[in-house]
Amino acid sequence: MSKPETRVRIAPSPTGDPHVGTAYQALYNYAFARTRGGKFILRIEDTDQARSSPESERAILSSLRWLGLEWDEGPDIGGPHGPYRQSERTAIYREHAARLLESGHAYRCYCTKEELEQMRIEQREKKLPALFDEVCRNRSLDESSRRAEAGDAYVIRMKVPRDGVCVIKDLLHGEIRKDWASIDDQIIIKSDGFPTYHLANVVDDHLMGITHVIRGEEWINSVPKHLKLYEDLGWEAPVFCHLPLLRNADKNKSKLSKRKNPTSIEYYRRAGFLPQALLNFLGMLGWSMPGDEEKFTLDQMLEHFRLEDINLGGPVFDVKKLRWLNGRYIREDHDAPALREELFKWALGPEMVEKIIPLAQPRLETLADWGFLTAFFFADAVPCQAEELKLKGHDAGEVAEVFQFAIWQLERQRDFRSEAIELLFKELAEALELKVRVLLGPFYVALSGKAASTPLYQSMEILGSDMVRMRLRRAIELLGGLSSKKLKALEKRYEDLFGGTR
RNA sequence: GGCCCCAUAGUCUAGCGGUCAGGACGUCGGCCUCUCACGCCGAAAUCCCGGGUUCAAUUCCCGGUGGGGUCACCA
Repeated sequence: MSKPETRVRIAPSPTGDPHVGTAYQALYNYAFARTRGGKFILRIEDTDQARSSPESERAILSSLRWLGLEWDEGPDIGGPHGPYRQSERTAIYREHAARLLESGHAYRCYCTKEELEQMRIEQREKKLPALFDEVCRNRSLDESSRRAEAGDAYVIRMKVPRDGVCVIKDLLHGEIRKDWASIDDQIIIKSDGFPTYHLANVVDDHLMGITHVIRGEEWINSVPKHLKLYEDLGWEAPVFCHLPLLRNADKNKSKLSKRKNPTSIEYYRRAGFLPQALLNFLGMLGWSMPGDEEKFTLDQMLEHFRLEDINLGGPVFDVKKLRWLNGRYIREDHDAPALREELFKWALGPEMVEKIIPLAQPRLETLADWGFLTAFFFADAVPCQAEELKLKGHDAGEVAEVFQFAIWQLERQRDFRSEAIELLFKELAEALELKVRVLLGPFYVALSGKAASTPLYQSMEILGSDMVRMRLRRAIELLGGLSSKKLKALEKRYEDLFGGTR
């Protein structure tokens, strides 16, 4: 009997910028599949209706493709196990949830958020580990169905064993034991009818024939739930393998986060990093090429890659070393024509220059003025004096807060055309009770390094969302940064001013 | 805080019972040179701590400490 084909997947959630952590997981999944002659599948986990967006999905696909990680099946190219977008598979999940309901492995829960909150507080006081609602859990299916028909809102929860130990087998970690009592009756279908990650993930992995689940360590604690779901559905579970999480370069090496490090692949692209270099760099975090050479191509990596060789310590994403590696690619792998081509692809091409010309022209007295006027479009960090980041009547800390508001606004701004940005700043000015022209002052400095520059909104459009936010974040740091305490208060104020969740 | 995972220089790593603990980034010094960068040479810097096991532990086991993750109608 031949072994079944190896099938792995990367399953990003399109809720924001394409994250380097996603690329990291993708690389190792890809390498594992390729070294075993298997398939690498891309699946979009967009079951969070509120946060998912098509723009984010597009950005993720384009970023992964830019890196050279081609998938064999995915939402854009299809495949034999489609659709590959979870929002298009809701009927499948509902059907499986119904099966679990009927077999008694799941139940409808009619508790409100407030009731659960109250229950949680009491349980914490009593030092009970997990959250269970006995009433809902023990209600008969008949009665629960009657209430559902009467129109009562509910979610569906899985029934998790109350005692015993769950043994997780992990390819890298070996056996991990976890008490069932520490695991709660996870919601598998939300009140909007959409599944949560846990259900959708298990159903899809099974239906798509996934043999190995290679993903971030953050998932280890929920493996028991997944194992139970496989069992209840009568399926064989795939092999699990949890990889370390990328870390910030801060004191504690916390999980890589955009507050402390650029995390968007788009940022690295815009900042002039080459895809080969970024991929190579990710490949040397956690894994190392035999021998002394640290520069290697994807193909070279494939020749030596073994999943078992991955180092379990969470690696710090050290941009300094990435810069060094990138420099080697520029110097060693490009002759002048090739480098010219890279530069054109990056920002010196006609497309970019044509966008800048109308902004620059009114401000040019000589052609040579072009250089200093437009330099900031072709840069990563911009030289910027803290003293220049001034806002009339506000101190440095307050300017930093304004920048932070703008970052949050821009984060949820999917349409990054200048008109949309203009609207956004008008809103911001109004909320802060400032004149727009006054508000904009420090933004010119943060983004271009100078108080006088090309028009802000259009310049921002050209710089792109990721670069703009990065420069604003740098400006905040320059102003002394925002403490997490301050940030928390700020967040609250932001919600009061602009409403909604970020 | 409960539970889970992890632990070689500041950082990424090699090592898989006996090594002067190897390489790379970064740092410092020197050479090259019209400057800088590149390149080259060199230096400082590491096995978290404490118990075992063993003739011998960085390596195996246990405990501690430290760090991370997770405890959502987010993934």
